[in-house]
Parts: sequence; C-alpha cells; structure tokens
Amino acid sequence: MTDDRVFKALADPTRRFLLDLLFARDGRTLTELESELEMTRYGVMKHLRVLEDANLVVTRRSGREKFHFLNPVPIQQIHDRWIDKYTEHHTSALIDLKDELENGS
Amino acid sequence: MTDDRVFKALADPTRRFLLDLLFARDGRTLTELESELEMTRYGVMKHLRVLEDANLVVTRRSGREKFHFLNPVPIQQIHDRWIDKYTEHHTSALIDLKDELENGS
DNA sequence: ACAATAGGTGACCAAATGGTCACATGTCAA
DNA sequence: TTGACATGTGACCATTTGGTCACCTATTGT
Repeated sequence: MTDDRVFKALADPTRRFLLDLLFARDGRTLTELESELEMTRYGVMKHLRVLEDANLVVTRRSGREKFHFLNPVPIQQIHDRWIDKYTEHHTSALIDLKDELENGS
Repeated sequence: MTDDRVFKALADPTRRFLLDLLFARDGRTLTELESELEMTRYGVMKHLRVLEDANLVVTRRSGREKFHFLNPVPIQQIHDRWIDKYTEHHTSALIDLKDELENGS
C-alpha cells in the first residue's frame, strides 16, 4: 500500500512542521523554508524529499528556484479509507469500552 | 505535543495491522494476536507497547492474561486538530493548485 | 506440588533514519 | 564573464528502530 510512505512521512515532527509552514503559505522555496528551521539546508532537503515521495508536497521549478506546494490529497485519502473506519465506527462503542474498563467486565 | 507518539506509532505497517486486528475484534490477548503475525511474541510485544504508549491500545489484566482494546480517541484527536486543517480548508484550493501546476503560473 | 501457560525484561544485532559536510551543477545579475 | 546564489548528490556518522533470544515471574489446571 502506498499509504506507508505517507504515514512514515507524517511520523517526523520536522516534516509536520514543514507541512504547517506550507499550509500557512504555499509556494515557498527551499532556502525560504530552511530559514525557519534550526537545521542545515541538507537536512531540510532530505525532509522535503520524503514529503515529495509521499506526494504530500508538490514542486515546480522556475529557473534556479524550486517552489513547494502542499498537496492535501494523500491526507484526505488516509482520512477517508483509514481514519473514518476507526473514529466514526467506534465513537459509539467508546462509551462501551469505557464502561468495560471501569466495571472490569 | 503528545501527537508525536501517535504519529510514530502509526508509521509502522505491523502496528497498523495490529490496530486492524483489534478493530475487527477487540479484547484479544497477546498470544492470540501473535498467532496472526509472522513474528515472534517479543516483536509483537514491542509493537503493542508502542501502541499502548501512544494510548492507541488500552489493556486490562485478568489473571495471567492481558486483553487489548483499540482506543480510537487519539486518532480522533489527530483527525480533529490536524487532518481537518489540511483537508477541509484546502480542498477548495486544490483546483487552484492543479491549475497553477498545469498552467505553470 | 508441578508442569504447562501467559506474559515480561534486558542484552543484543542489523537495518533504517536524521543530520552534516565536501563538492558539484545550473542560473542570474552586473 | 565572473561571482554570487539556489539547488543537488554521495559519503559519512550517530541514533533510533524492528526484531530475536536467553532467561525470569506469575497464574492456572490437574
């Protein structure tokens, strides 16, 4: 399943922060993003690469610059075919679980 | 943020499979879960430990057995305060992004 | 009582991961 | 056309992670 790369990409706080930056303002360049992090350019590059491989970030080259855009589609897909399953289906059973644990039966 | 452990826990396919097993049927014991995996008991234990630390799995001891329950709350929280932000807010901007990338402007 | 059963711990190892650095390419501006 | 700028690559290193094993404790059934 291609979900794996998305989950792995989301597992790192730096990468989630990068997504947050892009969420706040799209189309930033590498050096622009780098300036927001306590990390060398190379570290940021690696993280962006992971995000690109997971298709969470899409890029466009223009001259010597590369602009980065947030792509919400993979997250939406995970949401649809994975998270809903647990939340919606189980929210009603949550009280039951709580009871079960507290009453010990 | 305590989200980190949840994201990290979800990053491993074996752990997601364990959650799937518990989603299909709650209250399973370690040896029961182990029998579904190509892995030693110790590996499964480690994964369950990670899931417990992330509060994605809740347990109840009874005698020499330990029953495992799926806890959807952390996933619900991530959904609420993280995924919605990207999906709902950006779904309308998705067409714009697509345009932007295709037209190159 | 005791053997089988269910679970737990710590050491250990290979592989993956996060991060840096030296170096290298392509592009823009004066 | 040359120097500064934006990005890229591969080697390299420390730490984390996924997994196994030897050994250990607690509970249960007979």
